[in-house]
Amino acid sequence: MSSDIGVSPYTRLFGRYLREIGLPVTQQRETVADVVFDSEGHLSVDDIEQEVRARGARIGKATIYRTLDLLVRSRLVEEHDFGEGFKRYEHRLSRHPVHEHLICLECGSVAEFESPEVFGVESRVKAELGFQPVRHRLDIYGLCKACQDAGVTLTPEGLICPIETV
Amino acid sequence: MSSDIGVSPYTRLFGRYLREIGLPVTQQRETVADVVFDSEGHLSVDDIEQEVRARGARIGKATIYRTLDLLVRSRLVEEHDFGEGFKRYEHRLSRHPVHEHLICLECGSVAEFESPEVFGVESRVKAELGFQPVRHRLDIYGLCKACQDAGVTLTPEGLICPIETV
DNA sequence: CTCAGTGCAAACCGTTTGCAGAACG
DNA sequence: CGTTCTGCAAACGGTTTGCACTGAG
Repeated sequence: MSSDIGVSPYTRLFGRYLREIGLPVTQQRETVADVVFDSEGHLSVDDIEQEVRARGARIGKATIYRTLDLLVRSRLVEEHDFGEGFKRYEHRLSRHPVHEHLICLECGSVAEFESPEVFGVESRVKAELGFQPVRHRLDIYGLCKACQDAGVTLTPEGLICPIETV
Repeated sequence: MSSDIGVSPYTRLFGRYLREIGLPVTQQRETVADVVFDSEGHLSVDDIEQEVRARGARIGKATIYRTLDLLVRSRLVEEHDFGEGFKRYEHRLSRHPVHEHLICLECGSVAEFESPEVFGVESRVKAELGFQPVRHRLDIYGLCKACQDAGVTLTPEGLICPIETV
């Protein structure tokens, strides 16, 4: 069926993409898309499954994975791996479609920022190294403001100055 | 036993680290370390296991994983995830201990380059956002020179201009 | 009716862990 | 000699896949 009533404009965009490539626009696909587009965060599959449930739907994990794959292929959604052992998903339709990430090593929070500098880096590697950039990822790991204010300090592990061979 | 004969200077540095934290310097640990330090590439665990075999040793995967964990903790080795479904390891004792990566979407090759610009970005997020950077990762995905010369072009998939709601 | 989508459960695969036996110090 | 490591194999956990069933047109 898919009444399209209540689905976000972004989800309609996704529906357009599906029709474009000849795939059915199903209720499950619209629900998953809605959940992703309604959130401004970086969602894990579990987050998505939970929110789907909260909305009264019951969609299998396999379908969620398959739908996320379609969303990523449509380029409406980006897949991230912050080294947690699972992926996170974020739609690209916010005010800042291309942005970088600040990941707190203490609390795991993820903040976003824009870095025009990186585009300079991209044109430099193209000019100097002949590498043709398509997309990039800049993740900065460290301590967020809140954790610093809470007095957290990171204990440096490992060799202090590894760059010297005795 | 561990004769230390033939082990690279970097491996001796690793041995020093192990003793520092009160852990035994075993033959297996030295062999794994040697393999990693002898390579300038980005090695998968399979790569390492294969090279260990090629050197006539037979070390279980579990031990390789456990040793890599120690190497990473010592900060002599860095762990990377280029989205291939497994990790890669690279020692930090080359001429350019901190560098970024260019990953070819066609052939999967990984090249390195230095980006002083990123340090400017780090101090900017610190000054403007109060985020205290510890380390970063800048990966640029695209087409390497060789693949471009071979005539490869990436077929853009998905919606051309997703940033507009119908 | 037909065909793709869905859900379940099993498979997958890189990585981790438990444990008996071997090695280090 | 006690402690830690090693190797094997089983466990783990996120993700993918096979397949019978359901639903849309």
